[in-house]
Amino acid sequence: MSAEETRNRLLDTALELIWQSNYNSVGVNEICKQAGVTKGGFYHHFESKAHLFCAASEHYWENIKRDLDAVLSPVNSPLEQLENVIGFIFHNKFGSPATCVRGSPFFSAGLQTGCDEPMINDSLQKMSQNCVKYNLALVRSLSAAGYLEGDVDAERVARLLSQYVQGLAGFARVNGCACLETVRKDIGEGFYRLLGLKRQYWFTTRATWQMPAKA
Amino acid sequence: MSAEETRNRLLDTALELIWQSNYNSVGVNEICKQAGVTKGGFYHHFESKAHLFCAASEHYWENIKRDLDAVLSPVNSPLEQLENVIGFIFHNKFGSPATCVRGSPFFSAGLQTGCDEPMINDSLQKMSQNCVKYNLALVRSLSAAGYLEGDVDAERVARLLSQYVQGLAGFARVNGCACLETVRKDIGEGFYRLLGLKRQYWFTTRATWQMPAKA
DNA sequence: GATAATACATACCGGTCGGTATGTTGGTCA
DNA sequence: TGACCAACATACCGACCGGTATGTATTATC
Repeated sequence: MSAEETRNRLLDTALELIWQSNYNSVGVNEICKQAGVTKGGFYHHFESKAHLFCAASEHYWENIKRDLDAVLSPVNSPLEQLENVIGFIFHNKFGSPATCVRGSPFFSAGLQTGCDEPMINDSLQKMSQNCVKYNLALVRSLSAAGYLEGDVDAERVARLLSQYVQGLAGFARVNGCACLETVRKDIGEGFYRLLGLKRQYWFTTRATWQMPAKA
Repeated sequence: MSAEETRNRLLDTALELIWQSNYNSVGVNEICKQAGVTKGGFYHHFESKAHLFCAASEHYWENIKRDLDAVLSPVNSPLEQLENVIGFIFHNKFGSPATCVRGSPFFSAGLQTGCDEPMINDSLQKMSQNCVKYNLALVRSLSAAGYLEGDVDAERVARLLSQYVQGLAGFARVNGCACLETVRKDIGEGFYRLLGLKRQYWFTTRATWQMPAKA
């Protein structure tokens, strides 16, 4: 196993475990065991658990970013972009019902760490701002095409969307897998309402986002 | 100090500390120290840390409940109810900027505990359902009075509001005190949009919720 | 083929955590 | 007034956690 591969396995494993549980209760030992790496290997690649988390976040964001760029590509109409984003958010990489909302690890970690670890907080804040930025692009795209009601403070609406998605992650987790189908439908209506999408465009495109094949 | 008082001090202290930080990183020792109670006292009143948290949640909810009942009292018009709820949610009991959203301890704990502690999860799920129930009352009240656009699936909208509030808590915490004023305004617009409140009623009442005097 | 740096592996450490065992005290009631 | 019990206080435990010290293969460099 190459050094690069070892590092990536640690990143992926950490994210998966934290996704399924949470930052605090996932220990370094557990990450190592699951990744098939020893503690020496771990601390060879990462200064600390916090450093690993930050690296994993950025690693994960790079993936998300690529997909979002594809979703928001100008080849898609604004309505398709919207539907794809909704589908994308719901997409559940790890198959765990309690974590159906993409980005859940960031959102949960934000509430977990509190004010304890400034390093992680900074990292999460950056992620949060990144999410808002992409939402902003979506809002502007829809607004410019005249799909939205009334005046639109695009920055605010983008923030509202981010806040809503964060809440979804928590809600879905607390309420367990029983609410999965419900939440799936909630996302759509939540987005439509927060955006102020004109009623005639609700549920019109039915695009369903597909995870692009990995390189 | 009476037994009842000791118990209440533990409940209040636990909630405050967890509110400011989070469930995992607040230890029993810290709670005891802050409350001026020894560990013996703690385990005399509570079986475990998890039991304390659940009791504290219920204790806290009883307070919230009283206030919400007042806010949603029929003596207030539906629009006043709405504005009061918005003000109520933002109200910051402990003065910590990162936790301006009332209910934050529940929301954060929900993401913290993951699937580890079923007991806490159950408690949080109940809280979540309670919140939805109160939102439902608000939605119905507004809907019946004709303030909302289009068809209203009241249950869904109530859920959307709960999800949004949960997200706000996380967003505010991650983004720190710098975003406090912004978030304050976001709440209002988020509620208006999720409810589908008719535009002519936006920002009309300007009611500001006041914490009722304690008995 | 010698040297050195990389990439781990193993064993271990100090500290903290939730929880417990046991001692003490003040009020209650017979 | 003495038995009794709730309501604590103190001391302590084993488990676990993040992190480190040190040893050992493997690979690159000259």
